[in-house]
Amino acid sequence: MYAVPALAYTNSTISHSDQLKEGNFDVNSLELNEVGVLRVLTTMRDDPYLALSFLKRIEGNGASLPSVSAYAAVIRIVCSWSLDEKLSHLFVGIIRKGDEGRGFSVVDLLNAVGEAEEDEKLSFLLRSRVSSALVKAYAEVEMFDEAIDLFWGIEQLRWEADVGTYVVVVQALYRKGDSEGVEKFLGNLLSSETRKHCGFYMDFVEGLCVNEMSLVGYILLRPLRDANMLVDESGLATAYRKVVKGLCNEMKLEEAESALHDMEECGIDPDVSVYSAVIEGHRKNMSFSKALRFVNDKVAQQRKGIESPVILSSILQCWCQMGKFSEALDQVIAFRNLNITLDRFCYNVAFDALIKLGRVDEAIELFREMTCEGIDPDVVNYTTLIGGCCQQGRCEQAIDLIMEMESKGKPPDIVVYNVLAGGLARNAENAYGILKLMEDRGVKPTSVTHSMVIQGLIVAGKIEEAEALNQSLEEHKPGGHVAGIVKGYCEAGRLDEAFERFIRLDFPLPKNVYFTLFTSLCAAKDIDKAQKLVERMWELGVEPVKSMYGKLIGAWCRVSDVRKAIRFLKVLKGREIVPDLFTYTIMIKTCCRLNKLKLADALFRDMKKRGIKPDVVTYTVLAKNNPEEIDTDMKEYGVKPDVFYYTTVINTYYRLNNEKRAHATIQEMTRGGIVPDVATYTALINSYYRLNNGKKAYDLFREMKRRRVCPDVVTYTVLLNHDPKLDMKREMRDLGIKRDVHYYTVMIHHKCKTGEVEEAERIFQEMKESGVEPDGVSYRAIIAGCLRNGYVRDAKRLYQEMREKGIEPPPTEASKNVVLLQTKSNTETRVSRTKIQEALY
DNA sequence: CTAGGGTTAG
Repeated sequence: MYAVPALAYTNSTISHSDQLKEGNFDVNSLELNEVGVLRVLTTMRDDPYLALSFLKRIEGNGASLPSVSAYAAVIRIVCSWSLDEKLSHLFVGIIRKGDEGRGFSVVDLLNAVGEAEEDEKLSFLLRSRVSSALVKAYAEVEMFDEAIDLFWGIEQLRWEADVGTYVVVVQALYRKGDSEGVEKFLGNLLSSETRKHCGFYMDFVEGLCVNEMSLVGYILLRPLRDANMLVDESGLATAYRKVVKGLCNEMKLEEAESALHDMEECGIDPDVSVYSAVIEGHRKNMSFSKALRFVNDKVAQQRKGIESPVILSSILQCWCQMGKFSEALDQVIAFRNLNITLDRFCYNVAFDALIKLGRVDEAIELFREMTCEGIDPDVVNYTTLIGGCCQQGRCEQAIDLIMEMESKGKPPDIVVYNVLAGGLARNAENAYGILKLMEDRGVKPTSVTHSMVIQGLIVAGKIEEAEALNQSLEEHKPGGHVAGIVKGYCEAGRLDEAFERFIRLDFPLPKNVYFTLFTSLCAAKDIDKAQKLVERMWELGVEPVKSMYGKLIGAWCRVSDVRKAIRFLKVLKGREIVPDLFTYTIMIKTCCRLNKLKLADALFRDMKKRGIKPDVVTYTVLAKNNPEEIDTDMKEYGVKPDVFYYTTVINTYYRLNNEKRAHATIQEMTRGGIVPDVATYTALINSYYRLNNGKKAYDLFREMKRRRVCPDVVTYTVLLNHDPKLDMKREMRDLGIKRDVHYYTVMIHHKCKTGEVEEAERIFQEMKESGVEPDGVSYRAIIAGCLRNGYVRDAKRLYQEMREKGIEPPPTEASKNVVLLQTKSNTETRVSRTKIQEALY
């Protein structure tokens, strides 16, 4: 017997609810048995919401559960109204109860639903729809096996599932990592017996793409195309575009480019949005050169659409993000010369580039030109310029521009005002005038405005003023704008003060403040404080951004303090925080670098134990020690080697004088279709030189050029090191290859060896003048050269210079033995060994 | 919030 309490029925407009309220059935006082329930449900045939609500009431009652027939009745009602989502939702509830909780099995329920319909056609539809909903429900509660099994059952019974169900099932297989299952599924979908119509496949591909399975979509495209199942060109084109864009969204850029290539081969023109997706994908990945190379390739192929302003602004952004502002501007000029129309987005990037180069006037000039070309500047264009003027200390121009906005009937918005107010403050100009102006114009300053002004004041060094403003605001909002103060100190490079201000606080700040301070501390190598910051965040109950843990450990590793890194790792363990792949890899790399091989191995085992799968990068780091063992392990783990990995392994074998294995590895790499790149060739060239086979080395150098592998500065360093007679100067200049510290050091070393110390010193000077910072090794080279040849005074001067810069030469075997001291003394002054020792160390 | 890998100099 059911005792049904009042129906809380609110959101229906259907007449049954009124009937109910008016007392045709007074459920309050009615005690219903199963037959009663079914009878009531029968009357609710036209009101699925009411039926659902009624069922819920019975479920909630708890005295006795609804019967299988009651569920079946409700399901039939909901189904007949095509409320597929409601149906799935209902099933989710049913599944979650479990067999015991509900007193019948799901199969019982399905049978009960199906049996009630006598009409064969209707029964078929009903069963199809219900099973589809159930599959989706299983997938939603992550009971993938059940979802998949049921689906195959449906297929066997020839019931028809909708597209959504197909998508859900692939997703289930995909998430289980069952690639065979996916394959079988797709095969089945394409087989002639179960072939679907074109619209189905289109919807299916789209469903895959929006559910982050574009790769599956891609795999499906070829057979669909070959079997001509997407009817016409336009269907295929649409499907291809969706797949490429989907792959870009999922950051699978290689696959996206490959799919793009396929579609072009089929003679389908990708549209601008497709190109744009690829380029933006690369840009988001910070692969700027890939983005630009892609554009160049397409331009070379004379692809249409690539000159659209949307693409152009991406290109410009790439240059700017690489810090190459002049190149961005060159690009703008090139576009304009080609009469390519730019839009206000492109211009905006150009303004930004000019400003970053300090060329504010030209930015404003370009802005005028843009206006003359009929492009109406928007508020973002103005914001860029106004912010830029402030950034370069040109406050009057910033104010002029905001006035111009007003006079042109483009009222500045809160963002522009904020940028201006903050900008004025950081230039020690009066920002309060702007706050007043804002009030007058009816734009109310917000806490962002105040924070920006406070931050600006701190940057300008007006600490007291900033504190006073903060105080006055604190009355309204406790804690006020310390965020601005801390960020201001960070920006001003006054990290100690930033840290002091932060550590006193007993309330949390917005996360971006922590992040700014944390990043600044790490960059300044004040890692102890960075760690304290993380610990303070924990104390305040603020969850640090996940990447902060890895960054902190990375920072410890960079200064070679493995002990502190390990200690922090233990703290993380105590908090049950599992370090990620990056963190483990950087730790292992550092241990290998410091020759703590046991520790490296322990970390490697620990990561595997804790469920972090090593990838090819991890194996590359480890391969430097025992390539043989690592290679086996890697292959057992199913990790595929790449060029980086092979280069390391080959080089390691050569270093260990194991030519046989080195050659075997080269062969394996070639067989695997992995093409050697500059680094691989350079390593090989170096190895041959070391084996005293200069001819083979040089042959390889020519081979790499023939194969269009462009040598880089490292390659030339190797050549110079082993064969100083070769004059590669011109070749390097033609290729635009700049010398770096390594290259200069080799030059210096060579000159020292031949006794041309003055020439060596000149080169050292030239290096500094060309903006290449000498490091410990280069200082040691020049100092040793001076000493060996008797230029003691120069040696001392250089030594002092090095120490003043806080540079220390890294330890080497040679430094331990102080080989230099054994060389003969000088002609200029007689110096004792101790003095030389003093001078050097 | 852009964190991890290969080749070179002592």
